[in-house]
Amino acid sequence: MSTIRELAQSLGLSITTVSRALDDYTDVSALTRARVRAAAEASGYRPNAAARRLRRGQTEVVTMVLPTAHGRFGEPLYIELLAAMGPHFVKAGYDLTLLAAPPGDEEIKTYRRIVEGRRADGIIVVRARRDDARIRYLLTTDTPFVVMGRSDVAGDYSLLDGDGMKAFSVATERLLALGHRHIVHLAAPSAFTFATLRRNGYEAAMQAAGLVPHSIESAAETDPAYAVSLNVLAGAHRPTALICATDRMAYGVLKAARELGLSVPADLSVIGHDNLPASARTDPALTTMELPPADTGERLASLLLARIKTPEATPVHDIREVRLIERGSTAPPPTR
Amino acid sequence: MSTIRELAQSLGLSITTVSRALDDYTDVSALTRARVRAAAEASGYRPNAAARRLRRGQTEVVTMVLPTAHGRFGEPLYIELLAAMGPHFVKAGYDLTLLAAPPGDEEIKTYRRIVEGRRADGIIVVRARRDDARIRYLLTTDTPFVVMGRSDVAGDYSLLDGDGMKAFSVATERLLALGHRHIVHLAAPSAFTFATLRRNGYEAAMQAAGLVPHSIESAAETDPAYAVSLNVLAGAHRPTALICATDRMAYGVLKAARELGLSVPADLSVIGHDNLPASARTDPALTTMELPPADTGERLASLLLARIKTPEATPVHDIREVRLIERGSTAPPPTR
DNA sequence: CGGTGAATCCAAAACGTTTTGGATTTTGAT
DNA sequence: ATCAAAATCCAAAACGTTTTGGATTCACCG
Repeated sequence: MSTIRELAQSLGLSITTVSRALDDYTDVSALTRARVRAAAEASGYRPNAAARRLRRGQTEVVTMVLPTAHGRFGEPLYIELLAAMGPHFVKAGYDLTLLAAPPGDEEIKTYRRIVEGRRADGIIVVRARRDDARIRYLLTTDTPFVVMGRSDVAGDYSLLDGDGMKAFSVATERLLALGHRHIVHLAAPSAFTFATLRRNGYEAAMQAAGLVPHSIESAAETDPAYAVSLNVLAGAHRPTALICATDRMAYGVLKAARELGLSVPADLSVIGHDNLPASARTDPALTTMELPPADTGERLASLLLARIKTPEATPVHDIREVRLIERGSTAPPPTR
Repeated sequence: MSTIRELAQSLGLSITTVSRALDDYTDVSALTRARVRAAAEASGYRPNAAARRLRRGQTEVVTMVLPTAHGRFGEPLYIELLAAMGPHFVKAGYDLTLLAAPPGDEEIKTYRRIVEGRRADGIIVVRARRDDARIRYLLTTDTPFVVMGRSDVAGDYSLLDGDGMKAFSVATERLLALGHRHIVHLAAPSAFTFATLRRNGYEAAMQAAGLVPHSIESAAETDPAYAVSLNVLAGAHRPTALICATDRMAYGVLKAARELGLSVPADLSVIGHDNLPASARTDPALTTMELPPADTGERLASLLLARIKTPEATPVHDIREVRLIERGSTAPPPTR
């Protein structure tokens, strides 16, 4: 009993009526609606997805393309996001398809395949870049999409991002409240939008406290941050706290401190950002910040669904509050 | 120029010929094939996915359902797997859709929705359970699927799993080679298939060395393992090495050792399994084992594609070698 | 009793492909 | 020049649904 035709036949009804009964049209009597419902349930009938998609002209699919940079796949954040978004899309009748593509030509081809093959009603773009070819391309099409992160590309689209600026202000203020005065910021390359925002947040808080900010740029990975912080910590005028643009950079700092015989947090406080799973396991556990994935996923889903439903509505920019998670790597500065 | 009809019209050809030209039938002359190709390329034509799926009677979709137990989503392994499988499915013309469901009724409903709505040509079942309702259900349908992990459910299906038994034998032998004699195994609950296999591997290696194995069962999480290992390590006859069924359990051991003032690896060697991202960041970095995700993903994809293509072929059970990753938590035992 | 409106139902078209089963033309051999 | 085979092409059917535009029946009112 797998097609609507068979179901209709077994009930002595027309295909039309069965279809409309299942779709709650006022067109069909309560009695027949009930009969159809029961029969459908009993026989396990479900409309063939391909047929309904063809007829309706929509795919009931949304897609997210994972950027898989240099073999390094898994920002674990993404799977949390996926898991969080999943139920919301299912409830709205959408399937979530997942593609992976390395940044570059291949990536744009992937987006073209989705758009031109009408393979999705909406797209989720993650880890926005300052000059983002994906966003530029999507703006030339009429495919609804939402962006996670901030980009310099202008245009009408919805986006969601953490308020990195405020988060780094708050974290800096927290260090100030603990008594720190000599706080250095380990910044990510300014090619990333988030890097500039976080840096601004830190510097604003320092200036507000009448202190002169000191930011040092490094690649946003463990090893470069390790090398840079080795210098900073071995120097004459050693800071009592280091606030890092990302957790991975903080790992580098932790390593450098250990190597120099500095105790964290007694001699040096360290803060990161992202709350990677590993950050709960470092020694000491890392104080960090995060955009709560469950909320974020839900919000991302609802932003996209809104874009799909009413494309003419003005897009929203949702800058969300970032949570500070205080763990073992922060404490008052050493008394000299 | 978005439908094949328009494309055909613009070329003065029939729909049939255009379709066949694009599909490399020998039916159409090299010249027209080239013309069609060029025109399709120029106009960015792609066949409407829904229409071709309807006509072909296949969805060109495979699905993986993430088990999201108690709010805890992200075994990071899954995103690595997804990223690794992605390109292989795309190359074969399949989209990968992702669903998330908590184990239980909801989970089976999700599977029914996929199967009855003909939403996928194949399904990937991950984290097999001993008595696995998903596998039992799928066996009653004719939907191709592959399983990751081992189950007690009998039947004809392909599966892929790490050779946990051999891995734990090898790891135990490694500890023996380092000079350890008093090695204890922290086992996961025997309700998990993998737990029994790993335990058997450990015990076999011990017996082969003429030693009496000592396994202690604990829930497969950090806190329970912490509590149990606190006892073991504080006891009179302290082992010199602890080999844990999972990394998370090993974290508990590390915590207990730190608390008792034991130095790892000088006083105690610790081994885990899974190679979670956090395991590279613990202090010391954890010696562990893993099923390489890139290979695994590729293999999983090809197993499923084989099932889809030739369902009548006998399914394969692929038990893959697990890699031992030696890091800082293992060393020779203390000399007394 | 005729007519009107509401309540139910349904036949047929349409969505955009792929595939079946020829039809037509060209080629090559005799 | 003729015929068979090969090379090209194409009209129409089919996939399973939703939707359009009525058709039919029934109750009710004047």
